[in-house]
This record gives sequence, structure tokens and C-alpha cells, in this order.
Amino acid sequence: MHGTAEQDILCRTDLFRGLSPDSLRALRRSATRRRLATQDPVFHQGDRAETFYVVAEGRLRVTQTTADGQQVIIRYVGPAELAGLAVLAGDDLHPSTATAVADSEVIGISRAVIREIMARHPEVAMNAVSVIAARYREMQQRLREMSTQNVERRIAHTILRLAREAGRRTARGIEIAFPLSRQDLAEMTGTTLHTVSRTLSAWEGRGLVDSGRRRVVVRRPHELAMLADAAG
Amino acid sequence: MHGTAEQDILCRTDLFRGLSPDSLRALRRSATRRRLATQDPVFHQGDRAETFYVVAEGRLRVTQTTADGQQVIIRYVGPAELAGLAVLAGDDLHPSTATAVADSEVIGISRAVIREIMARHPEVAMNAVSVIAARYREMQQRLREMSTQNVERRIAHTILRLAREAGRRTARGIEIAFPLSRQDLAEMTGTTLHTVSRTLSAWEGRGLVDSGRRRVVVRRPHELAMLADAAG
DNA sequence: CGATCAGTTGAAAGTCCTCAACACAGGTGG
DNA sequence: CCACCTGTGTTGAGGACTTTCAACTGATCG
Repeated sequence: MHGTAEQDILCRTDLFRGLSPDSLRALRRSATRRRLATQDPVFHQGDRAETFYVVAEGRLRVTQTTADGQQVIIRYVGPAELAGLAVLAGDDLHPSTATAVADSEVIGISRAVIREIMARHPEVAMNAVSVIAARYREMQQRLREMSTQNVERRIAHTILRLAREAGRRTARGIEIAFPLSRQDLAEMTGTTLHTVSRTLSAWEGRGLVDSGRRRVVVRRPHELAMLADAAG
Repeated sequence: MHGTAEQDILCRTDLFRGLSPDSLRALRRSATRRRLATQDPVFHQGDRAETFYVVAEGRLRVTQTTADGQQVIIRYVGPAELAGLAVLAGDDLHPSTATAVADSEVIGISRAVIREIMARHPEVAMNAVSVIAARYREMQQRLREMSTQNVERRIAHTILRLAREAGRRTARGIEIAFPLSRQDLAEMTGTTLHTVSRTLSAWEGRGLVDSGRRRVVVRRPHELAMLADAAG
């Protein structure tokens, strides 16, 4: 059962798109599966980059910590997405930390195996180029947001993005389907948890969102999007 | 003469490292060379991504413009570096604009050619992964700076980076070897030209830098680095 | 030599952060 | 079962940092 799910996940990733069933089977044999509880670490910033991971189920948070201990969230990684891209590039060390934010299952693939696959199957190497280029573009967009938008718009954009990636339709609106605290949002938008709290309170007063302890529901996505695209 | 220089540049890029002399010769034949004067555009945000460029000489500025016309500088690109990475990933459109900031020479390579080379020579595709991953890491670092540091430290980091990439030793200190205005620095650090001007004036008063019309010289790199790494 | 571009600086205003105090939920252990 | 402890969230007050607005200076270029 799980074996099948695993293969499904692998062939549904952008990275392995187009790889032959035979190669996928071989890959699956050399991959390791790991179950994670909430808060379990996958790898740490500064670890040797020996293995990267495909998320089969659940969600990881990828963070970087500065010399003086401040943390920023680079990204959340969901099913069929990758964590540990440094391994694809052959870098020595993981530049970031990955942690499960929900019960998760990941498939680990070693540097040796993926490098060999890329060397033998150029289409996989070219997929890797596309995957990393997509992340690069994402990062450019966030940099642009950080450079040009005020805090409120950045929070709005961030919540809308998360709702798109990990939203669950409910009676009350679109619920972000993993625990998300004020502090988390602050680390994604370059602000403080206090400012996030004030902003969400204001939105709650206007009926745009409904939020509480590590929980955010977007009640009026369209109005929130208007706010995100307004000047300022 | 130029032919030789051109081949030198191509085989000195990280992208084509390890490619055989024969393939390099073939590549050189299908590449186009273009001379650019200061301010000449190379490609525009939104253009079809048909060609990417290796800088043979000079320097390009890569920017993104927001819907409301604000500009941010993604990066400066110097000799042996690439502009137009979207082409490598097979994306449809250039997400950014590249412009010469000095008299330059670039070598253009079409999407069809590079995709074919990557398909035939997996080592080039893997090089491409490394090149883009390095850019991704750079972008992560800048995002972290934007998220956690005040304006003064961001400007300090930015100037030190430019001095490292494009610095020229002079009697007075390390001079950034291309025209760089207050506005440019503002677009790299997410602030305004006024704040950059005030900051540089203060530094000038302390003898850290020497700057003027589109010109920055770092007089005391070490002290500037201390400032860049201090808290705040 | 006039027009334009780049830079400087003061004053006022605004955004956002810091500090502080409190509220509330959920789990733990007595 | 309840008291406590910790993690999370809220909100006020004050202040720091940065922007905005404005006026001015000097350099560059046709």
C-alpha cells in the first residue's frame, strides 16, 4: 500500500517527471522512507548535505537562522515538493533547517543516487534546473515584496500564498491546513509577532479573516487580495 | 583575437565547465556576439525567453519592475556570469530586465542550443543546477538581510559584496568599478535614495568610504565589515 | 549656458518596533 | 480534579528608525 503511494509520489514530482517506470522502481529501492511527528527535524543548517527529501505527506518548514539567532522562514514544503535542494547542486552543507510542522512522511534520496540519475538521465537534470529555477523566481518575488511593500501587504500576500498552497475549503472560508502562529507569519514577512497580531486583529474586525491559536482562516479571499494589491 | 577571447570566456563559465573542446567549438559557432554601450538593454521583463547571455566583458544590471512601477535590482552580472537563467529552465518569459551599466560584450546562446547541449551533456545540465542553486542561495541571503537587518547594515553588506565582485584596488581604497548611484543602492537595499545619501554622508564623515556622483570607494573595508556584522 | 541629472540636508510625519502587562488555552503533575 | 506552568495571543504607550516633502547645490552634457 505504502509502496504504491510512495511510487505515486515520486512520479508525481516535477523532478522525476518523464523518468521510465524501470528507473523509478530502481530509485524507489534505493530511497528510504521516514515518518515524522510534528516538530521532528529532517536536517539542520550546517549538516552535511548527503540526502534530500521528497515530501510524501504532511508539511515541512524550511528556516535559516542568523549568526545572532534570528530565524527566517524560507518556505513551507508540501506533498510532492522537495527539501534539501543543496544536495541536487552537490553542495557540501545544508544552508537551512527543515522541520515537520505536521505528522509527515518523507522519502530520502542520497546525493550519490540522485547525482547518478542526473548523469544518466539528462531529462532529470533538466527537471532539476526547472525546479530550482522556480524556487529562485519565488525568492525574487519575495525579495521584491520585502523591498517595496509595507507590512500589511506583505502579510496579506503571504497568507494568500499559503492559502493557495495549503488551503482547505471549509464552511467559514479557506483554512490554512497546518498550525501557523503569529511568530511564524512574522518570520515569513520580516516583522514582529506583535505587528502580525495587530494586523490580524484589524482584519478580523473587518471580517476578512478568522484566526486564533496557530490557526488562520481566510473568510474573504477576494477582499484580502484587493488589500494585497493596493498601493503601499 | 576576439574569437579566442570568446572561447576563453565560455570555457571559463561554471556552466560549460567540463565540456569538450569540440563541443565548445560547435557552441561557439552557434553563439552570437553582441557589443553593448552603457544603458543598452539586453532583454526586457516579459520578453519571450529565447536567448540567454554570457557576459564576456563589462557588466549588466538585472532588475524587476513592480506593477506600480517601482524597481528593484536583482543583481549585477559580470564577466563569465550569466543573465537570462529563465532560458535554461525552459520558461516562456524573462521575469526580469537586463541592461548594460558599462560598455560590454555578451555572448548570446539560444534556448534550442542550450537545451540540446544539456540533453546531450548531462554534466552541463548539472552545472546549470549548480549555477542556479548558487543564485538561489544568494537570494536567500538577501531575503534574510532584508528581514532581520536595519538599513545601515543592509547598505554596508551590499557595498561590501559589490566591492568583492567588482572591486578595483586603488591608492584610496577599493573602488566599485562601475557607476553606482544612490538610487541604485536604494533599489538593492529596499530603501530610498535619501536614506542611502545620509548613510554614505555619515560614513564619509568617519572616513569609512569616499563617494560621489555614481562612484563609491571603500576606504576601510574592515571597519565597514564590523559595522555590517554588528547587531541591529 | 541652460537643462537635466545626481546628490545633500532639514523638518515633519508615519510606520513599525520595543517594552510591558495582561489574557487565555492546553497540558502536567501533585 | 485542580493548580500551575508554558506557549501563544492581545493591546497600550513610547520611541526609534525611516520615509516623505521640500529646497537647494553642484556636476555633466548637448
